[in-house]
Amino acid sequence: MQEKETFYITTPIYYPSGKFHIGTAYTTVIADSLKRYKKLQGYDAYLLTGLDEHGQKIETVAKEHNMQPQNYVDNMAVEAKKLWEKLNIEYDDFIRTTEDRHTKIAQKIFDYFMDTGDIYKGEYEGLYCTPCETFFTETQLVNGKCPDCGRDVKPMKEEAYFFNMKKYAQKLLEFYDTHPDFIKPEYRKTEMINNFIKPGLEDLCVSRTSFDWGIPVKKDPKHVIYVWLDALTNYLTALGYLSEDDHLFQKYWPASVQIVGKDIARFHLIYWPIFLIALGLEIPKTILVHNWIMMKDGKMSKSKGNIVYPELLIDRYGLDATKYFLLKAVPVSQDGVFSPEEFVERFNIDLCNDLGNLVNRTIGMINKYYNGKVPEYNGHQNEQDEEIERTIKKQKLEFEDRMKELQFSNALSEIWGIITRCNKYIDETAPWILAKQEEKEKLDSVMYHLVESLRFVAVLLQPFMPDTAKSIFEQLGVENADYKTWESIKEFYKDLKQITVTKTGTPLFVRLNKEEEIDYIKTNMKALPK
RNA sequence: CGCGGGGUGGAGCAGUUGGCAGCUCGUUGGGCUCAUAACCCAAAGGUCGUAAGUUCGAGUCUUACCCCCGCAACCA
Repeated sequence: MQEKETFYITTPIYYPSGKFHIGTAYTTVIADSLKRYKKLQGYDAYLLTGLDEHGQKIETVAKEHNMQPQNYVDNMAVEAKKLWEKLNIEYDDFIRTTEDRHTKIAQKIFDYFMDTGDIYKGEYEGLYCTPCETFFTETQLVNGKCPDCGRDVKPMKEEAYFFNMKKYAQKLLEFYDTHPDFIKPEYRKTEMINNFIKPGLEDLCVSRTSFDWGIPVKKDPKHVIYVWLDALTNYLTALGYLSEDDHLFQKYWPASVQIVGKDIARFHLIYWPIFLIALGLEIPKTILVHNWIMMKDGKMSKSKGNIVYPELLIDRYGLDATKYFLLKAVPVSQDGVFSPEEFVERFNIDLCNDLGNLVNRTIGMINKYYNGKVPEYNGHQNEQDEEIERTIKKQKLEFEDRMKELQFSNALSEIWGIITRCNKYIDETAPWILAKQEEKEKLDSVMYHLVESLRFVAVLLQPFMPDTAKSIFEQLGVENADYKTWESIKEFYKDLKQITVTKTGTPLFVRLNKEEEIDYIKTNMKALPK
């Protein structure tokens, strides 16, 4: 069998210090959509997600719950998996940084860097809050006091290991220069260079002695490995890098697309490639930095009570509608805004009126005029037939371009370009008149073109809204798996003559009462789960 | 102070290499009846943040300035 080209996608490993909100879901949804898309195109796509389970904050939160850190993160891992199941995320592996397969290798990597001299011992200086046992930077302080307890902080030093970033700054810049696709969107690169690299890269602190919840440094166990060297290496350890069985690593590395939020851009765009250079490994092809879902009144935050949890939307409006909104409303390179008004509007207009209604009216007509049997293709009967075919070909190409740029929102718009065109096509050709005047050939053509167009739509929709796509196929009577493939939309004309549509169309989405639903979402956003 | 992003008809946004200013929603008027009070057409509405410059021609390039958002180093 021919080896498929591989495509390794990662999400960040999320930090489980609280309930996962819609932003986390967003990242994972775009990762999942990308995976399904590449799979549809015939790639061997592999999706990794997981949790970053170490650090002081986890230690603290666990204590608040009267739990051991390990028990706490065990619970959170169950929660995360539940949520991904609910979102129907097709992940291939779920890594937790407390797993042996990770800790052992992270230690090995740390040791290796000690041997090569990239890691050296120094002193970490910071502002320390004794009761909280935490270091802060000046910018983290609130009015010069500890942001957690509000008490005074004092400058303190502790022994720590550092990674020699300076040494690699030049190599990193060269890499940026020679790999224009590494950072998307491009302005993030400029940001990194101007803000961090040009002023002089500082060495990164990679160990701590002030808390215990972490991976011990093997050669110096009073230290635990601090954050990024622990967290970033998950992308390697999950594939079995440096373990007895590294066949996945051999197969999938380097990653094709790593998806991260803008909050952790710096770590993935600077430290991560430097670690890889230092390890002598290949650097991922692309790191996609997406922006945030904002609320009308700014960032989501617990104190504002404006956090939206994905369950709220999924339970009431369905998975596909929720995913549609996420993919559509946040344009990746800019912050998107969530508002109940917009959610309901998109639902009613895009999903019910444009798409759902189109499927419904098409099926209605095939039943009415043909007893459900899709007529055979009989060439172009008029200008509109040619026009609609041109549109579909064009939209599909645009769609591919948008996907290449990882612009999910725009990619969906291209699919909707077909849907809109179909609605217009019906009005232009007025099948009810053709039926009355018994212009059978023309009517045959219109119905054929509609069904075939909808088949295109369903194929393209599969990576993003699999359930909806499935329902469209079912209602159209498309059963043959060959009619659902990427291959099958290379050409417009599939022979549809054996196909019978369903007797009565089932609405894909039922229109919402705008006021009621806006109210519902608002109310339930405030009623925060603990 | 610095850096990045944004400033386009009522709202939300597209505008790649400079060439009559577009899309979605909303508003107004009309059409249609296959369909989920859905769909289609038309109209109104913009001095494209401000000022100057380059050009035959700039939303698109240059310069200065104004406003909003973010970043500013170890915070997942």
